[in-house]
Amino acid sequence: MMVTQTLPLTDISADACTSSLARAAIAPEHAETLARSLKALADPARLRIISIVAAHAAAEACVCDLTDQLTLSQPTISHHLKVLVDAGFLTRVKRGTWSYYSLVPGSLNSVAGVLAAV
Amino acid sequence: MMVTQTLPLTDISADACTSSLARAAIAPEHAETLARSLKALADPARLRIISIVAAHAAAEACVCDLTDQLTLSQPTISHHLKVLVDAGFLTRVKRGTWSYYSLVPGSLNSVAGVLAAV
DNA sequence: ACATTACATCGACTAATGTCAATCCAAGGA
DNA sequence: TCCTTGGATTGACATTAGTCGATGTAATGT
Repeated sequence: MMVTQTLPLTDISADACTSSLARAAIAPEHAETLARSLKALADPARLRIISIVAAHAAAEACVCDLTDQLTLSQPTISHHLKVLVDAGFLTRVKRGTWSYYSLVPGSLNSVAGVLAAV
Repeated sequence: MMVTQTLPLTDISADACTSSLARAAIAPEHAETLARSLKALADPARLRIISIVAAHAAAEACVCDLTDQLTLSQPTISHHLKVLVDAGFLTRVKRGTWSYYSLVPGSLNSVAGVLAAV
């Protein structure tokens, strides 16, 4: 495991229950953090990547699985993967020559949780 | 009521139940649509706007309420409001000189619904 | 040792986005 | 009628983000 996680998701899941977007005016820093997570998700290619990874058996996929299905260059896909890892939605494990990506279990839900609760 | 809604949320809420991000590989156009909605949310100022509007009594707020709390120019706030209206998260009603914004009831939940369900 | 394969990183380019000052456009009130 | 006030639009600008070709790097096979 070599996760490059600087990131917000831990914070989010921590605060998620206390403040749902609609209940009370959100704190500015909280807005900043949530926006960063949403921005990581707000791209068609990255949504498809997440979806493909999640739908894969064992919820794990290598880059080659993605280059097959997405009509994007390999560097571009690598870039999107990095964004998702940095944002805490995916983790990378390297076995042999291959890199396998998988979903971080509660990550999507914690974002969904903040959004919902209206 | 003069909503400028070109937008996606109706589609999303329609498809929301059938395809959750993690169940099966998402359709490319669906990814595009969802990304547009997420992009509208993925900004700290806009998240705060939504939060302020939602927390307001009667879930309605005029622009002046926002210029007070956000340290942004009035044109910038107007811009963000337009983005949120176009994306289907807010509606605008004009009474006299004032514009009142309010949350579109299921809009946040439908996005949250697609994200969750892992 | 060399070639190959799988992926990451770099550099450059273009397109999109957030921001503000200036302007415009109602709607009321003097 | 004119002035003022609340907001929307416009135009310009700086920053960010998505994309790719070229290159780098580590592991595997011959």
